[in-house]
Amino acid sequence: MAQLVAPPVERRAFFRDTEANRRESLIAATQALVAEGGPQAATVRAIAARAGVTPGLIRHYFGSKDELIRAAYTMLVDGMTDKGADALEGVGADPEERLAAFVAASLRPPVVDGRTVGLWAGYLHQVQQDAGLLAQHEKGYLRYRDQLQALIADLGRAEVTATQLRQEAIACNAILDGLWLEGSVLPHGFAPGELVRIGLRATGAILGVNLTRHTTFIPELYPTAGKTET
Amino acid sequence: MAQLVAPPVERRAFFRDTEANRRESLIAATQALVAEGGPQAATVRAIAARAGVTPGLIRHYFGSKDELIRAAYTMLVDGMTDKGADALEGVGADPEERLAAFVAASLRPPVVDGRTVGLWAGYLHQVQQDAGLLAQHEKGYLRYRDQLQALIADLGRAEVTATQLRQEAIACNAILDGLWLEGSVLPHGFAPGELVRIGLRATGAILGVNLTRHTTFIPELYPTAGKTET
DNA sequence: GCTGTGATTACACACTTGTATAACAACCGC
DNA sequence: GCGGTTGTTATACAAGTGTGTAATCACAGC
Repeated sequence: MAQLVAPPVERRAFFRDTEANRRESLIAATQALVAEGGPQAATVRAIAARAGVTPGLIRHYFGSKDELIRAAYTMLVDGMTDKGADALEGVGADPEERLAAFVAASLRPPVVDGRTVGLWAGYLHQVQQDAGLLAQHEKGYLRYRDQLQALIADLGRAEVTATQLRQEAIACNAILDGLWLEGSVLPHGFAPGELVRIGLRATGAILGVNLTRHTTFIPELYPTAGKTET
Repeated sequence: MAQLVAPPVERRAFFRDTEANRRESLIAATQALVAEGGPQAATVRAIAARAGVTPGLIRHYFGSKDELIRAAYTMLVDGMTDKGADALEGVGADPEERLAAFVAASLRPPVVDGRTVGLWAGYLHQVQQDAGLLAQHEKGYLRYRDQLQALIADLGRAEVTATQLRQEAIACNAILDGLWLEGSVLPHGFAPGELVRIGLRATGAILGVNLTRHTTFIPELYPTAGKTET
């Protein structure tokens, strides 16, 4: 039998990249897959393909797939809490206005987004079973709530006990979480800007202040005004 | 070589059960597994083992694994909305009291529970991608919110527009969802009964009524009173 | 220019997954 | 009693999973 010539198996182009870039792209690929199809979609092969590398690299940079998952979750938690602080960037010193900006930012894309809530839900089980991840989750949650509580405390209302302040922060945080959840899962269930309006009114009612005056943060109310400042 | 005698492979005990029982136990096993370890833990073999049958049965009663998953989700949605109505069982006719009972029931076990939220999160991706499941989710969500809205409307406050009523229902629902989420994931983060207290106070503030008087529904406040009626 | 050395790829392996199919056991009508 | 029907089990199979290991490539130091 004639000896068959081995077909020229095209080897993937070799490209050397920095460790930071590789880790980042692998984590990004993991996030995208978990957000879209849950943890079951984030296989080593799918992750590698999305990141443009071969599966071996994930074990080279992260000891195992679990470690990559854990790193990705850490990245997610850190990113979500940072968004709260980002919303206060460039906002004036008026306490009510700052609180309104914080609330509004939490009820708009990219926070309110089907992929984000999918990502969050995808990690939930791992969080519940891994003590380390649970600690990270709690830290992130408390940091976010503390930001909110600080804004509430700055309102300068009289006669507010520590317990009351804590409970108000928990309640307002719950409103944001609940609206975030529903708005993300059922995006077409609410009119544009409706979530922000409801959030401002509800938190205002709980705290006894009027936040609905600060509608500057509802871009949907100003469809033509694309620029806030230039 | 001496012929080895085949070891007596013990065949699983044959037990014939009703179709209803089989479907129910298979669904229950699916729920338990999804709640604990996510969809990835709900394999056909694990489900069958949990239900005390062999994997073949799942394909006999449900055409495929996906169909079982879908049936299980339907079961979950129906069960969750029913719990709201159950809470109003045996409560008096006072509108405020009925609303308070509804709120309290939503912020206590078995609704507030790590497994329940895990179950909910486990289905999220399938819900987002399957149009049929998404419709079921929306139906269940709206049914629950409508129950809440009806209770709010019954309060008999003056001058309430339809839009305002809708927004109040969304806001109150969001509070319940948010507290449910946080209380379920971080059970030790809140004192017993604290979620109920916060929920009653916050919804009351939004609606302009005082619900905190109706503390009958906080069993943690009556540690020794194990019986409600006999 | 040569030689390590480490990043990157390719391949192999044992295991699990969902599904298909055949064997088996109990109940039904007659 | 007895064959047929159907619920139930057992086994087989192809595809996909994470992981281990060897081969390859590019670059740095001398």
